[in-house]
Amino acid sequence: MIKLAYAILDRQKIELPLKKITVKKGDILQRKGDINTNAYIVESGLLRSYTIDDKGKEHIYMFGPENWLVADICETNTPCQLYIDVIEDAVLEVASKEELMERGPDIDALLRRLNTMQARIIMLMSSNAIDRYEHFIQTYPNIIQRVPLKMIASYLGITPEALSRVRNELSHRK
Amino acid sequence: MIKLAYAILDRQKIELPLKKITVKKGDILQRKGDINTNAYIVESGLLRSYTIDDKGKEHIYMFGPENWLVADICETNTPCQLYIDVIEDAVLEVASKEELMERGPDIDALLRRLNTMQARIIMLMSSNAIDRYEHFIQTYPNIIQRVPLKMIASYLGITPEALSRVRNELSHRK
DNA sequence: TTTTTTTCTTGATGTACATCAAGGCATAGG
DNA sequence: CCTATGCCTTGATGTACATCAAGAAAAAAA
Repeated sequence: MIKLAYAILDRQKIELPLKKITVKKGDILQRKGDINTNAYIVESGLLRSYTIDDKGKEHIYMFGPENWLVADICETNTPCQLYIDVIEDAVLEVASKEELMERGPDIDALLRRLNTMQARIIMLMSSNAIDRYEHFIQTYPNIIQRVPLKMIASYLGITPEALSRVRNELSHRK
Repeated sequence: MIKLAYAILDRQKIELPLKKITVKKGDILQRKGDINTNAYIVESGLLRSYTIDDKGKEHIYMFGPENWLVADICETNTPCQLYIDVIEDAVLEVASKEELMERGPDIDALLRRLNTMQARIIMLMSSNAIDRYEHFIQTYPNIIQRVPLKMIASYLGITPEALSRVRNELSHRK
């Protein structure tokens, strides 16, 4: 049975204090293949989740800024699919997925997450590099200044070189 | 507030009878831009949901075979993003999204849906045409015989010509 | 049945983006 | 401080897939 998903946290639903940890840039919180991993609520700082494909290439699945809940969607006792690491020094609340489920999931947050993913799938299928970048800067204006360009490229599914040229192109248009 | 999402139906949760309709191949149930659209539970037959981009090209977002719940994820009183039409003559149960929410959403189904979408995003970012096709035939073995190849291509984010060549390639490998 | 429409395939050509390589700036660590 | 490492850019070249076009086969319509 699937236990938990990425979801935006609804702060009002928290009742019990969770274990709190401080992590540093570069720390790896979860590796692909780990089982029964935790969920992390980002209080400050920035996380990312990503996969590494057979050619060793990273693909960023999502960024986790303040107030996001970062966790892998995987079944109990089966290996997870994602790596999670720390982009900016962060303070996190840690909970097992079971603990979070006991508090009752936030349906609205789940639906919002589904909506985001739907938009991303449509974008990946139909947009070129320029449109993807423009969509990204509209959707995540405050992430752009905080992560290296190559991570944005990875999120968009293009190479850093291609993104560099896209930005060049866009600035010349003005 | 977001009201509903695609979700696999848990038959056991149904308590009240819903309005039932019969639709024919080619019927269009929902157009992009419609507001306050219904949700459809597929009893028999096959639906699909898709977008049409600025160049007039279709991108299939999901297929809706038996026992699937097909609905757009959109907010109340805002235009939806997807078209929904009928691929095989179908019998559907129709409900407003509010009606379905009142019965209580199926959390497990929502999480399963998130998991599917996560896998699709990763696939779209990291896989070539051949890997996408192989992933599709493993995940949806019984859809393949029921829809034209060009729709599978549309779901995979490639052209029918490219998919034709992929199949050629795969059959020659054996 | 015949006719029309759709589907699938195959070939020729085009193109967006990837890959490879190198140089200039930063920033961090010793 | 100097050196190393990572980040961004730019150019040259490669390639996977798109696009365009045409024909055969199958399905639907008449």
